[in-house]
Amino acid sequence: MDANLKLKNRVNEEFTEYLTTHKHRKTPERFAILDYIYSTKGHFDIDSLYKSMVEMNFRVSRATLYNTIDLLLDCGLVVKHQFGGNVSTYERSYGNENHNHLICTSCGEVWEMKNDDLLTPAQLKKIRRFTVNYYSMYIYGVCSKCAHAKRMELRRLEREESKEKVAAEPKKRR
Amino acid sequence: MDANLKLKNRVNEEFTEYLTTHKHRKTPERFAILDYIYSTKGHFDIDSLYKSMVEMNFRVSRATLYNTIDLLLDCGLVVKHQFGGNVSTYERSYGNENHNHLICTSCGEVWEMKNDDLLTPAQLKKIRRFTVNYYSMYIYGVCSKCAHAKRMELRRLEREESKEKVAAEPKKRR
DNA sequence: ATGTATGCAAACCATTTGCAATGAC
DNA sequence: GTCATTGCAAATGGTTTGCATACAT
Repeated sequence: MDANLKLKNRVNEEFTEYLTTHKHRKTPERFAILDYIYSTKGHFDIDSLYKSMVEMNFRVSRATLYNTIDLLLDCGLVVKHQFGGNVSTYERSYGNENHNHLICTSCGEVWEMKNDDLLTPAQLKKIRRFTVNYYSMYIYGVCSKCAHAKRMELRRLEREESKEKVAAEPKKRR
Repeated sequence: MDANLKLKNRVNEEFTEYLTTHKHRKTPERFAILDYIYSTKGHFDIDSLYKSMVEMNFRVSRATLYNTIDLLLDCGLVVKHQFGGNVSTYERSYGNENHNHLICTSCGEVWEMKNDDLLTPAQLKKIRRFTVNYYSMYIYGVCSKCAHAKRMELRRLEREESKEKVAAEPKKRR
């Protein structure tokens, strides 16, 4: 993964610069966390990040993870999502195209869908009093699996109802 | 507000139908909550809804609010947002156009921005294995107020740095 | 009459906070 | 040496859960 190494170097530099200008210390923890985040694509939450780092024998506390993530959010190297449920999920954002999220409101699953040209640069510039870092489209709906489960449930309810009717008015039926 | 009354009737009917087909009971609490939600536009969270209902002398428990909101989410009369922070915010969705959210990652404030034609119906149909109920664009960035605050902070840091340099190398300056 | 829905209080759990110890500067 | 940062453990607070009571069916 030569490309990924290059990417890591870039974000490392960016983070270093950010820490310097903001007078924050360059601790090994901070760079290790950045490295872990940019070792995977896709979404992660604090708990999974914590566990995977511990598993790889890097000791960090959750508190430090939260602190560092805050810095990474502030300098735009990570974005935060809250799709539902109570867990925040995060995603590295450097070198990631904007994309859409399909969120099933029934099971909470999230899918990604590429779509480069939702907003043109011209449209983004038109937004006044606001500096855009990142955008993504959240599309709420029901996935095919849950839709199927719901149909089954509805059918079950209907079946029960007709049974009740039969039981309630048996005389009419003869 | 004649139009609003009409809207309320519509959503009332929809909710009634939903409750009936799903064999849920039509309790006064549920309809009162729906009514409160459709009495205001814009975002709300459970706590503010709770307080406003109590203030208007309608006693509900938070538990019931959460339960009812779940039903309303399920039947698509309400959508849930999590912009950051730990509070879920909700929004009535019937008769609401899809719109964009500008989210300041610094102060957490959210603005709305109308944009009717982000996705065409044709584009939405192209999404396979997924039934779209609602979508909205989340645009993350920094609002002008926070941007200003950040600039000030950076300037302060720079000032301090130059002071330190002067203090550290006074001989060079003479 | 039956069992779902409510209200209350306790439990839960992701996130935040306080503080002593560490280590970047 | 100084003070920001870390790690731990306790606190916080939005949300969920358990259970006795109320009430829609």
